[in-house]
Amino acid sequence: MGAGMTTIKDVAKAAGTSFKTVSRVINNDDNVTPETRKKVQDAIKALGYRPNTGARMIRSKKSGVIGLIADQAGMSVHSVNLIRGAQEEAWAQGKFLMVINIDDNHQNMDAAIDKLLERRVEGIIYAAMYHHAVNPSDELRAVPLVLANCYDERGELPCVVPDEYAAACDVTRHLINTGHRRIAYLNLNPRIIAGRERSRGFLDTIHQHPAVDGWTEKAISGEIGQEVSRVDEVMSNLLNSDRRPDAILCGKDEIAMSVYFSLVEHSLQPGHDMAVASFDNLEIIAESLKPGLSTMALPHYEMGQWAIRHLLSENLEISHERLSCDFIRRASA
Amino acid sequence: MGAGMTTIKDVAKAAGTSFKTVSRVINNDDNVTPETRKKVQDAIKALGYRPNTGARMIRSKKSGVIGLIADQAGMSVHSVNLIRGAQEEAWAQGKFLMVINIDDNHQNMDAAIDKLLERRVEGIIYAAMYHHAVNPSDELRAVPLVLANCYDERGELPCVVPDEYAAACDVTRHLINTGHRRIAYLNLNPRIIAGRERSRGFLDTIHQHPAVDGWTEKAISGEIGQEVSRVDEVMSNLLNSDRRPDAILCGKDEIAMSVYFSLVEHSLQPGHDMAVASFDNLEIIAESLKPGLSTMALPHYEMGQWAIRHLLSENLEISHERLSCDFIRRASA
DNA sequence: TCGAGAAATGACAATGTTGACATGGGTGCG
DNA sequence: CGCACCCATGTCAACATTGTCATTTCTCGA
Repeated sequence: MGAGMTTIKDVAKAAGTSFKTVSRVINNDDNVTPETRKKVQDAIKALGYRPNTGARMIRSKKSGVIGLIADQAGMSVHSVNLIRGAQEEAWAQGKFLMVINIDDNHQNMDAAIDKLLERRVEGIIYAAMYHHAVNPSDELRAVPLVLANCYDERGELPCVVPDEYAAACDVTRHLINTGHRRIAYLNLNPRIIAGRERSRGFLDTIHQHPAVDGWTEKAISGEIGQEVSRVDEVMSNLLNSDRRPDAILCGKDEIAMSVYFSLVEHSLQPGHDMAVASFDNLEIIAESLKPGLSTMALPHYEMGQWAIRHLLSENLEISHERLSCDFIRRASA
Repeated sequence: MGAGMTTIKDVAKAAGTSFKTVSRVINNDDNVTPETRKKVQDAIKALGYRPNTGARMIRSKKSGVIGLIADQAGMSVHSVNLIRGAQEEAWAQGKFLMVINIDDNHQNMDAAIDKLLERRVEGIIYAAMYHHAVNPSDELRAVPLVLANCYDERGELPCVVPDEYAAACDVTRHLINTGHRRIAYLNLNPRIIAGRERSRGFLDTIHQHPAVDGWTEKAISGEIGQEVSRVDEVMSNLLNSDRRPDAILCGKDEIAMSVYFSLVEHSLQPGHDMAVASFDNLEIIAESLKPGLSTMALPHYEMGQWAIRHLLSENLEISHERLSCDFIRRASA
């Protein structure tokens, strides 16, 4: 390697052709005799030749690489699937995904963008850990840019986000359709979009069903990043009141887990004595709980996939795509 | 972009120097007058020039890229930190990490290796999701290779793994030192290394303390990938027997979560009426449980870091590194 | 058998950069 | 004053490949 890496010319010599013919073979050009092709392929295999991507890049002006900038805990449990979706879709389209993680304070952001642009990425996906508004630096716009799990305030960039509102409507409807008439929603911090949209969808759906009583409870207090759970307190109030609900919808799976504990402490069996449903489908929680937690899966994988597709479709329309969420029904509701 | 990407020559023209001088500036070569340097840097900024990595690669024969192959759920919640550790260390050393995920049946493995080698990666890290033996294909050995969270059966490759045995000794010792005398260990599937090593460390430590009674319970049944939890049954037996333990050590955090539920069902308070400790430190579980779960954190981040360092140190010794685990003490033990 | 047209192959320039080496102008020292 | 030397800068080849266009070889119909 290094010094003695075999080149297209070595292969040509071994195969007894011009190096241009070798180039044709590795690029699947039609105009090559089957015998010539065979000879060349044999030589390639014998010498262990691999095309040099760097040289290819210069001539063809295509890097075959797409950059993905994952903000903060982009590698968190919440959004690994976004990266996976992007990676698999890119791979399927013959592209390579380069992932860069940005730390909390975004101090390596500019350096990251520089590195990606130096490598002549054909597009960039900016993926956020949780659904929120962002304001991407102008540097980023040097190549096609798609936002995933976030959107820009000015509405100038294509983006793909989960349809939180519809998800909340769906899960609420499910609780109603399975016979529940008193539903408490344990909301997230309303400062985050998911908090606002989920409670809006919940309440709108409740209001469409006059026979159903539904209300929201503040289950999280404190600032983002400094949040404190109020679930135990809320649950204890709910269970001891004369307005005891028959179903509890949780803003996220961690809340559902606390709810399970509260129920068990009160000798109630989740899913039997009280329906529990939730959002996020963190499998490690949803599948470990007994009974399994029925929860709305966020379309992380699909967002990654969509972002790549949009980028490669060269569709320059600025679309603001909302992807629907899947309800994963287990036994809790 | 594409057609009109500015090159080193454009910069040279704008700065009124030869393009070689521009090359010197972007490579931080000493022999450039401050004024010349300034002129060039201004031109670079004005034109938005970025060096073309492809061209650099050809001449310098260095790609600046390290490949990381993450097996299966390498992107799982368990080992994202390994990737993060590798990424940050690579970044700190001026290298770029390219991550490829291999699917369950490894069918895209060869293609993945090809892609990495075509890009002339300077080394490859093979990272496994869970600690086990692997048998890397010879293709991989074309460049320096380091195994992370796994080891090769033949012992021919450098690797870095968690010191499961020492971790088990440490946590057991902690339980003993905090006054517990009857300790049950709820073991993992003994087919996996963590299962064997953790129970070995537990039992060895117990045997060093004649005053302490300790034993293992089979908490998981079934094959890898098809595992069934026996925790409820085991716990119910333990809590109803006259040999009730005063501390429970769990093979992993998911087991600890089930243990919490069993305790609460029996009106016992985890951490108060019964100590609970565990392995893995899945924060989403360990921090959501009340009280917080005391658990041994696996050195995923450090393994990623070590792998990069070893690769870049050009230390060709085949070391088999065991990294120690950190005990994260919360309130459960 | 010949010629036309298509198919296969080759020669050579071009890509954007760095390495090796050359040049020119200033500085220090005898 | 002249010579040697160093530093700044420049010239040109080399890198591994693809694009363009030219050349050779083959095929088929008259």
